Amino acid sequence: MSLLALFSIQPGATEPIYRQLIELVKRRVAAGQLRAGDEMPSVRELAQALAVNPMTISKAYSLLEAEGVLERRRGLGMSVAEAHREARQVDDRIDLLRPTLERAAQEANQLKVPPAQALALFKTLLQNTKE
Amino acid sequence: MSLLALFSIQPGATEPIYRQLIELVKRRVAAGQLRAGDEMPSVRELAQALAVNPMTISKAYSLLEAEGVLERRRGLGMSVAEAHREARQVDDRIDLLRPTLERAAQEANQLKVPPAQALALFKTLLQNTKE
Amino acid sequence: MSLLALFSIQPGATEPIYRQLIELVKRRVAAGQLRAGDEMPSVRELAQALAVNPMTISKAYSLLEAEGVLERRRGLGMSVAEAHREARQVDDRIDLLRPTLERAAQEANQLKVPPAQALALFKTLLQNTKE
Amino acid sequence: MSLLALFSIQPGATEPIYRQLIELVKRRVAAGQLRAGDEMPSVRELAQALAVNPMTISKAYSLLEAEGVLERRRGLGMSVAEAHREARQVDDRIDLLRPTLERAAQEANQLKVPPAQALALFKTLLQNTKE
DNA sequence: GTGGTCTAGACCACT
DNA sequence: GTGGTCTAGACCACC
Repeated sequence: MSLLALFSIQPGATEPIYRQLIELVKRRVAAGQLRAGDEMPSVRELAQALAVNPMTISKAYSLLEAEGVLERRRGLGMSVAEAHREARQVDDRIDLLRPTLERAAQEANQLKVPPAQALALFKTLLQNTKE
Repeated sequence: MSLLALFSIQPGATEPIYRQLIELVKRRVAAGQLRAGDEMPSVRELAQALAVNPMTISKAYSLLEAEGVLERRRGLGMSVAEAHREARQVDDRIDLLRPTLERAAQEANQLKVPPAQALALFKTLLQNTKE
Repeated sequence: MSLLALFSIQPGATEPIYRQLIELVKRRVAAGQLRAGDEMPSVRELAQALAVNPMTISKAYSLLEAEGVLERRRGLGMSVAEAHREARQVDDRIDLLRPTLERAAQEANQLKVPPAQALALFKTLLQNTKE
Repeated sequence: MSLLALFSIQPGATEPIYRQLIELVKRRVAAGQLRAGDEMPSVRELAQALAVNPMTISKAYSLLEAEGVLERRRGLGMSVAEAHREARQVDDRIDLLRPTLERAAQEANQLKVPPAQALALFKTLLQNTKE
């Protein structure tokens, strides 16, 4: 299975493409699907695969580099940073999940959806949602 | 408790203020805290309460009118549209909650957070999150 | 048939109510359904019949007076002005119709609707449209 | 002939500029002068051509996007929506013409202008009115 | 009093 | 380069 299969974006979403990509890479690293030292696809290659402007990929890579998630190896492209803890503990991964769940909890309360029903829906979605 | 207490925004969030307000009004209507015929706070009043420019409120109101959530009564102000009279059933409210939960489910799966732990966190957040 | 039956407005239209009323009165006068000396309904009466604010009626009456269409008779209410030619000639009435038809012609041309079809539709509407 | 020539407004009209522009764009799309995928002039370019504030153009574009007539391509500009690909049939274009003709028919009847004369005037105007 | 429109200008986000 | 957001303020239209 190609490395490229790890990356996908939703072109129509309101969230900017470069930001979708940043968050996705962080999750792939946190989940261990991208490991320290792994080479990232080249900007040109990923841009073609996702059908977006290469500058958009480049922007995401640069910001990931600034955050210490990726490393730039001169002449060789980008790779997952060695400095990053290799396999994150589950608690760290949960921290990445928390913001979205906090938002969901607030919306559920505002909508006066009973917690039991919100939990039931979430349980179903967890089983049926593709990666 | 004043009507104004139903509306609050997060000035620093990335989501634009007018859009935060639109989504919040929809949830207040869906939850029955705003009912058909209820008068909305005036543009100027709400602008002052939220400490934003009146045009920002006006933009939100206009878009809510275009969506059929609010009605403009010329010279009098905005009110909740009669077309939304039907008290929303819980299933309709759940539909409004679904998109955020779908996103949370996808993120949880990508992060390989075990469903049981994701559910446990969501349960805790539902209890502790203020409206 | 009551005099009030000559007046009706569309509360939901984008055109302001007072302006709808002004144009309607002018057409009623031009068509001879309101004649010089005829008494107009009182502000209060017409406001109740149309379910609008009395100030809206008052504004329309004042503007019609300023244009010389109506006359204010102290203590007696408003009446159709004597100065106005009693039964307008058809050419005068056509002049009142012209602006709307000019707009329709421009729209038809921009939409590239063949003149024959535009005329056919207009012919049908002339037969089926109630006063 | 420049794309800009398709757009013109009447600065003095009572109808707001942004609304004039919205209706005009819809007619240009319906008539096939703007086709799916066509790029719209940039906000700044059109604002300068029409001598209005860029925000006025932006407002029109946003509302046209909300109606599904235009699509926003992030960072690139606005284009005519693909969803409107189907070349409009003449019947669809006639539907856009109908409201103005209905109003004209009602006014003609209220003015007691004989249908033959109203039709004759409309016929003349159709020939002499510029796009 | 109400909301609507438009302007001028700053700043941001995206590609 | 593109459009989006927000502000400050003027002026208008409606009821």
